[in-house]
Amino acid sequence: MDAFYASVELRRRPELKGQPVVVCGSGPRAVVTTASYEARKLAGIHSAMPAAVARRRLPDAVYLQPDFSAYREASGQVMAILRRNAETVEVVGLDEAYVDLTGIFSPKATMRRIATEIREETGLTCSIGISESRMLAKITSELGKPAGLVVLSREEALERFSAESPGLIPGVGPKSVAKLEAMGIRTLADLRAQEPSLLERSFGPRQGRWLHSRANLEDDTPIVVVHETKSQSAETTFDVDVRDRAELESHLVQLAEELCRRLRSRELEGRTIGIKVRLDDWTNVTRSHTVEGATNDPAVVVPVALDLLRAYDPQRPVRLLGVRLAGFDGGAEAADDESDVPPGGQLQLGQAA
DNA sequence: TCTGGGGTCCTCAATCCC
DNA sequence: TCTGGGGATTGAGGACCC
Repeated sequence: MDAFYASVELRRRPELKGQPVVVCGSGPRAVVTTASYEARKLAGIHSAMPAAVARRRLPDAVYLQPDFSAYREASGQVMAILRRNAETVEVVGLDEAYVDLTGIFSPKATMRRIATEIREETGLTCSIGISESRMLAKITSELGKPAGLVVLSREEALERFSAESPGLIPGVGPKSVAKLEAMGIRTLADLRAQEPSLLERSFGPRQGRWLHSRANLEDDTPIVVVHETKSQSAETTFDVDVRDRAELESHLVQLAEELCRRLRSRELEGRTIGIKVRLDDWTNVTRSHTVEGATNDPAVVVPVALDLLRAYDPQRPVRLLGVRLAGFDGGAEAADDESDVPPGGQLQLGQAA
């Protein structure tokens, strides 16, 4: 979906159309969640940018607090349209999905029709990439933003992207790009030309092979319909770093209770209880403990979380505190339906994002 | 005026069991 | 009894994504 949260906001405030809109929190440490295309063009505002920087660059933009229940609802509308038009739809987050188009007579016409239905029924626009794999569909969908539909074969992509940074590949982030650059590898063509053994030495056998196949734009990741929840967490960044033990503990209790409430509403119970602490110098520390039986009971989770925090005993001011539960009894929520996974071989995929 | 919140997956080490 | 090779599980840390 294109600038999804901002677009949902514009849908209910049409008078803001044409103005730069930035969706972000209001605290001193908030970051930008979504910027409308106007805000992006005018001042280079993008998601994950500190909201304070955005406000400095573009004081006259419209700043809105995120309203996730509205975004969840809009997302549900869009995904329902995808599902009624296609057998195999994998939803990734609120604003992104993959559609398996294997065996569909005219993928392009099908996706064009779906995009039209989304626009007419929700007032929102999406960008679509159609290619031979999940990864290529995703990269291709970026080319059409906003509201475009692009079809690209692997052959065409190899040629078109050979001078691009390896960071173009989803899964290759800033750390990997820097490491590759230090090795003299600056483009996908450079990466493709590497001996797999060299990449395996630097990145480990698995990651090395993965990098090499991705450099050749190869990907056979299947589209899976059901995503099983593996963990759930609640965390908060304080407006001002906290040193006081009692204050930390009281925040931790609240977070644990909030997490348990959400877990109960989804009927999820986990065995591994963990805490996360981010210090003022940005170091992250996690501690966890696995209990005998699965739980979502605050009477169990809260004492374990408190014990973990006391045992760690942070020696610096704390910036962020979080609680996590994992190790759910497999199946309670989402019985994984393997039968919907398409057969291997050449996949034809569309991505609406 | 630095840098959110909710996730997934991977690696590595330690430990336990077969 | 000694030794070693797997798996599985746990725990910590880190990269990455939306």
